[in-house]
Parts: sequence; C-alpha cells; structure tokens
Amino acid sequence: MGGLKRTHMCGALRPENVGQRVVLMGWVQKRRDHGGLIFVDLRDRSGLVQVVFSPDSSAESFAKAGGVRNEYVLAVEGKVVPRPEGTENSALPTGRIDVICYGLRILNRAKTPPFYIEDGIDVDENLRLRYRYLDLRRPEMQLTLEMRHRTVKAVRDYLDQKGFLEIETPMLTSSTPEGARDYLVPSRVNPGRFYALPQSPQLFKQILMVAGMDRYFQIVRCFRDEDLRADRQPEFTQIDMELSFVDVDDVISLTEEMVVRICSEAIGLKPELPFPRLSYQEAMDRYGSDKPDTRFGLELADISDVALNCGFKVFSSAAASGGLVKGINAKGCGGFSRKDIDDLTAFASIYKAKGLAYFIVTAEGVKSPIAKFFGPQEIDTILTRLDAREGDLLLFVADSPGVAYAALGALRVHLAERLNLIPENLFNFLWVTDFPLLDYDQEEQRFVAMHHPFTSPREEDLGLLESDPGNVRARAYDLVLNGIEVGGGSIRIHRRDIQEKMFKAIGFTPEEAVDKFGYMLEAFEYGTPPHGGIAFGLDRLVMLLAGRKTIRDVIPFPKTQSAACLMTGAPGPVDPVQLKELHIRTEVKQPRTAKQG
RNA sequence: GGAGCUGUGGUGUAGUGGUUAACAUGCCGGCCUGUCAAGCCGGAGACCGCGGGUUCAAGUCCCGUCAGCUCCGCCA
Repeated sequence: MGGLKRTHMCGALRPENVGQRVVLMGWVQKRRDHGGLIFVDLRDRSGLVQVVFSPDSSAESFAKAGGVRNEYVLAVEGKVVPRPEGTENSALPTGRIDVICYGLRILNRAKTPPFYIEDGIDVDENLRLRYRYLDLRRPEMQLTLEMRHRTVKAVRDYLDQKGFLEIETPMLTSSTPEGARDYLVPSRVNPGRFYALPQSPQLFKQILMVAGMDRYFQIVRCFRDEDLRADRQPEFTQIDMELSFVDVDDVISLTEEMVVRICSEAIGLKPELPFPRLSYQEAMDRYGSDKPDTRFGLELADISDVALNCGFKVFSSAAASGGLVKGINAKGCGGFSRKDIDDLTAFASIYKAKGLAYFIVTAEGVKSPIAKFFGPQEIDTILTRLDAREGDLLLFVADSPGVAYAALGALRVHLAERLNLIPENLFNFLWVTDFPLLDYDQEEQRFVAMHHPFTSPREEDLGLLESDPGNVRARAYDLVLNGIEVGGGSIRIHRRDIQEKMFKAIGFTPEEAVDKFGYMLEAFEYGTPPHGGIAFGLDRLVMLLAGRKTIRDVIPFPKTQSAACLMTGAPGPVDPVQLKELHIRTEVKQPRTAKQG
C-alpha cells in the first residue's frame, strides 16, 4: 500500500468531515467517465462514497482513473469537500460530500465479475455459491453477517452477565444410536473405529452439570447427515445452554429475556414478554402443526363427531377408526374454480391426504358434491364450527390424525400465502409445551423419543411410562417464531433409575443402554443435580430476523441441496494413500465430483 | 428413496418444428467537466446444460442424464 494508512471507512464520511485529508481503501462499485471528469463510487464494508477525479486536482490520478474498472481495489488520498449545490444525492448517506482525489494507487486489478455486486440480484444460485467471495461483497450479505455477529455478541454478553461459562466440547466424539445419521471420521490409530461429529453436545453438557459447572453455554457447530431443506444444512450452529437446579419456567423466562436482547441488538425490535404458550395438543388441534405460525388466523376446526354419524362413508369410517375429520375455512374463496380446488387437492395429497372435500357457502345454502350426505342440522353444526359466511370455501380432510394435521396444517399456510394474509415485519414468538415424551414408530414397531432419550417425563406421568408410554408428557418446550422452530429444550432426567426406564421404553436392553450410555448412567450415581437446558438454531433465528427465506443466506459458506460446496468442490475424492492409512476401502470406482455438469 | 420447477451471449430474459437465435444489461473502443440506473456513437460476444432419439428440418417434441432450487420421506 506504499506506506499509505487508511484513515476512514468509505461509508462513514459526512459533511462534518469536510476539509479533512483522508485515505480510503476499497473496491470500485462503479466508474462514471465524463471525459473531463471521472466519478468513482468506492465501496467497503461500511458503504459507498463518491470519489471525484479531475485534471484540476491531480492530472496523474485522473489519468490512472481512466483505466480503473469495476471491483478494482484502490487506495485513494483525497480531501472531503461539500458537493456543489444541486448535485447532492439524498439516496446515499454520504451523498452530501465528495472526496476529491489527489493521489490514486491501484492496489489490485479485477476481472469483470460474473454477476452484479449489489443487493437484490436475481442470479442462479450456482454462480453465487461458486463465487461466494463476490456474493459476500454485496451489502445485504455483509449486513446479514454483521447481524449474525450482533446476535452472537448479545448472547455472549447476556449469558456472561447471568453467570454462564462458555465451555467447549469435543468435535470428535462417539456415535450414538437414535436421532439423525452421523457424520463419521475414521480413526487412523484405531483401525476400523470411527468418531462421529456431534449432532449436538447434549451428553457433554449434561456431564458438565454433573461436574458442577452450574451454568454452561456454547455457540457450537453441529452436524447431521440428513437431506437438506431451505432451513436445514448438514452443519449448523446452535446456541447451546444448560443450567442446574432449574425447572421449565426458569429456562423459559431466562431465555425469553435473552431472545428480547437479541432482537433488540440485532434489529432494534422489542418483543413483548412473556411469549404465549401453547400445549402440543392445542397447537396440533388449532393449527395442525407443532410449530404454528400465528401471524394469521385460518384455524382448523374439528367435525369428527358430526362425521361419525353422517352418511358419507369416507368421513364416518375415518372418524370411527381413530382418525379425524377436520376442516379449514378458506375465507372468501367461494369463487374458487374447479381447477383451483383441484390444485388444493393436489397440494393436500403431498401430505398423503387421500382427498379434499369441500363446501361452497352460498346464499342458497351449501354447494358441495357431498352435501347430500348431511342433514340440515349437521350442515348447520359444521357451518357454525367453521364460522362460515356466505362466499366462504370450507375444506375438509378425513384421515388418520397424522395425515389430517399435516395436510390441513400445510394447507393453512399455503392459503395464507396465496391470500396474502401474512403481515410483514411481524415476529410472533411462542412456546409449545407438553410434548409427548414418546412417539410410536410404525416402521420400527417401537416407541422412540420425540425430543431425545434424556428428556424428563412430567412427574405426574411417571407411572404411565410402563403402562401407557404413548400418553406420557415430557418436560420439553420448543420456541417457535413465525412457524419455524428456532429452539427446543427440556428438563433432563437426572436419576439413573428413571433414565433406565426411559431406555427400556424405547426398546433398549439394559446391556445396550450400558454399552452406549454407561458413562452417563454411572455419572448419575455420583450426585447429579436436577438440570435442564435449551438449544437455539442460530442460523434459523438470524434468517428470520434478517427476513431471509433460507439459512444459506446467513451462512457464509453453505452447501447445496446435495451437500456440496460449489466453491471448494467438497466433498472430493482423496488420494488412495490416505484411504489406506485409514484402513478404508470404498465400493465406488469413480466418485462423482460436485462440480460436474 | 420420491414429486415438482428451472437450465438460451458474462448476467437476466424472449423465442408458433422452418432464413443469419431476439431484447435489456454488462463488456470492449470512441466522444463527453457534475454524474450517481450518467448520456451519445460503434463493436465483440450464445453451436440454446450434457447424451441419445423422432423428423426432410429440433432451442422448440420424446427418452435419459447432470446441476441448482422447492417440497414429501428423513431430520432424537
């Protein structure tokens, strides 16, 4: 840089700086060459400032500026001057001043970038990911990463203040049964043995409680080898916490305050406390989801009782065989065409709904292919249940509870989007509590932990653990924001006998339990305090606060849906020598690379 | 494992089975002393993701495949 030292950031200059000699370093956003006068918008992380090159102030710089192109890296020595009257740019924070250049150094040249370095670009995500360093130059990406930093800093400041210690846990750990697929790391010095990357530091943080650390937190990377979604990456970051001597309300109120602090420092928002709470059952009944979006209405109604005795076989048999008949009122959609309804039916079928029954509410009564199966009394009850008015479209699903909830829950969100019912800039936090402890897995023909196997049952349900496992409620809680789960936790089991019962309930033999979690059971015998905690999905939280639709936008170097990094080409093939050292042979002859095509 | 959408100059798009694949922007050159979506003039740049097939003729129709995205399953 030829001994030059930067004095200011580009975006920081204001009329107060007029008269100052400044040295700026940054990238060329745009050059406007007027022949006798050249304007260059110089950009750094802080913003843009207009640099003026004129032969009157420096003939040499003016000549050099003619050869400057977009994304060249410049060092500019100049003087801050007020803009001539009438040439101010109110769209720019620095728009009332210019920097007149007296000395220009071209620190580096740049090829023409493959896409525009600006906000709101509409470009193939392939390109953005391949040239991520250019994508990240865009102001909105830089602001998002700054917001992520503010979030993390707010968490650290808050938890430090509350007496938490930030403690690290291993990345190379052991694979555990249950849960997601593990990422495995072969051990060179232990042939045939593997570490697993942590799906979460769950066991370690509990052990830290046994160790008397009292309050722990960690901003920690977690790994799950499952298929990707807009809000799921194979590696993601959790704000992970655990506290001793607490109950559900303690964890909830402590983290509520933290969330408020995050919102305030990241985006200047002050959500009202306490956040609403909903039981799992109520969330399912009203919204068909355990992570309901409460920014709009369209709640579900249950008509299983009416359906049970009606003449429509599809309804009555669903209701009679333990299923549900539920409906949703698509307000004002009575004018939907046959095709519109077919589309909604197709949408519901994604969630395994076998069909979508409908009522169109008109002044003359209900128009529906299935109206004839209902008496006037029954129709009246249904209309009342769904709060139906003339011009409404009522949609019904009759199926197993799982399918009815899923299909209508998704339909509810789908309709809200289509009808533009979702207000912008609304942040609806809410707790979902009282989850079932266990969930029956049809495929495996056994109960599995809904949260994880270390979640404590509610005391009053303890007796059901053996007699009626499906109805045991957990001391678990999820934090939901605008229909997305951003956090979840529980009070843990801290007694060996209960932990053993839990393992038994999910089908572990005592030998398996000891084999996989013996150290944990043993630790429980050395004075384990009651404890509980929570983990937040940092990426999702920042995504929502930043108003983005995918966590890829808040992760500097994300993976594609096929878990590849388009910039580095990971995962890539490795030298056979490396494999040999690791005592590994693969079945694949010619590995596909991520960059083909 | 499955369903859907997308793929055409650098970028974003248009393109009814039929001539030399069109437009905008960017890029390159020239002119231009107050622009900030600068302006004006000129120029280069795509064998239409890849591979087959149908056809006298394919960017367009069919099959396969690759990549990206969205979703179902999966994600304690």
